[in-house]
Amino acid sequence: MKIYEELRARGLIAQVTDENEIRELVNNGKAVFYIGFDPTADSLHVGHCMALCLMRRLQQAGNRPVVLIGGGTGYIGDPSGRTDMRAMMTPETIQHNVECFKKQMERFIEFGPDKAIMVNNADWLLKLNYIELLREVGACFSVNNMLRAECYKQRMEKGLSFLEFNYMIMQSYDFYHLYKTYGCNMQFGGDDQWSNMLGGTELIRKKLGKDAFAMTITLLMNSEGKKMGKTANGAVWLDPNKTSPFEFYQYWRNVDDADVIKCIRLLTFIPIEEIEEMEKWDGSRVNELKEILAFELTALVHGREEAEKAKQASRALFSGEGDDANMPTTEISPEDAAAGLGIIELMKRCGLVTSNGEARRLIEQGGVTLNGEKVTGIDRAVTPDELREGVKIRKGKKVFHKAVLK
RNA sequence: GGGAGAGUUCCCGAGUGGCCAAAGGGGGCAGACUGUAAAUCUGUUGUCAGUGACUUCGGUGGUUCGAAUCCACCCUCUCCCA
Repeated sequence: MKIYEELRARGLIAQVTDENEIRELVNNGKAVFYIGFDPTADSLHVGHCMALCLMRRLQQAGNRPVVLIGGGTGYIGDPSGRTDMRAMMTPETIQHNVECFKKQMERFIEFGPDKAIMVNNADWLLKLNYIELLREVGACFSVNNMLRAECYKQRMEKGLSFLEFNYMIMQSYDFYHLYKTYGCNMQFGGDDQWSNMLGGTELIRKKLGKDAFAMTITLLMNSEGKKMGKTANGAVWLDPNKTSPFEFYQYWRNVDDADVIKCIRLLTFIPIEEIEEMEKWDGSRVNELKEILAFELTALVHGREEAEKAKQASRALFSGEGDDANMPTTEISPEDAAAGLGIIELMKRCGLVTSNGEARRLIEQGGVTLNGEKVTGIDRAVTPDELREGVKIRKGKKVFHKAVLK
């Protein structure tokens, strides 16, 4: 099976401009494709996983990825799928974020001469001269058409600033620029980027009379139609300091039944034949599937070793009170422990609760366990001796934490 | 530039000068039931001490014994006209 067919079979492809041409390019390793990333945070999150996996797949098939950092467009903010304006960022934070991105991407794709390259559109966008730009590309855009685009329609109700309205033009200009500079003939992006991407192919056709192509990736949605990768604590990050491998593993271990196979297809590198086989598995084995999904993804992002640890920790916790080696841990200083630490204070120190009231409530509702024993009163205190051994705190069903003496 | 309206807690959204830490819904958290799933039911959801205190209703001042509520100015947003 060729790469394009594989992408189809996995359900990664949402929309394409010209299926035959794209198949031809991609299958023969002749595509130079770019994907844009907004440097709005200092880490990528699982929402980016699809794009990362896609780049990896295509690079393996001999195509050349171009990672475009939206350092310049970051000054504008994409209005697609947004109800409010983005905050603008300083050049320093953007630079910092870019460096973080690159490190994480290196797990997925290989950078280097003739390999993947990374570019920042600030390098050309910031130099643009307004009048020149208007004359050069402004003439190629029809406001009538732009207003018809779905992403702007939504904003017509709430109001859309001229600044944001120009985002599409900037993104189109990027594609045009990359086409001229690197021979980039294809753009990939989230399905919400479709109209912005078409802007680019149109511009290239009008300015250069050449064909370029666009393809959108399915958005990672759960069965309820919500974007995946968000938890109560915010996004699920790829940076192990922001989301630990264990938490990362647990996120995938806990996906809805209905979404497991879909996620395996979209995000893992398990051969498609095997996945089809899995689909036939008995419903009672759904937990096995979740384990596979969680393991594969954790291995991809954090490495096989970390994935193995997370898996062991997870198994141990949920099938008994065993292994606690990989549990998130908080160290308590001897001075603080000396007089004995109240359970409420301890939970606060461990970041399990944000206020005394919350801790009190949890305990009253019977949601807290200490070393496997239910905590029955708020006056339960932990002695220095207990801390020396390490105490395991369990909040609700799934949140585990360990506290030890420093 | 002219006119009208809006800003309430994580979100949406009620709110009579004192009975407002503020209805209702959503979301979150916990309990029961389960399979570390979904659905359902129950409890809970500003902070600190627990029958009390403190901080909150865009901002700053003011009126009042007392302000989310009234007044002034400012900020932001939406709508209509130009």
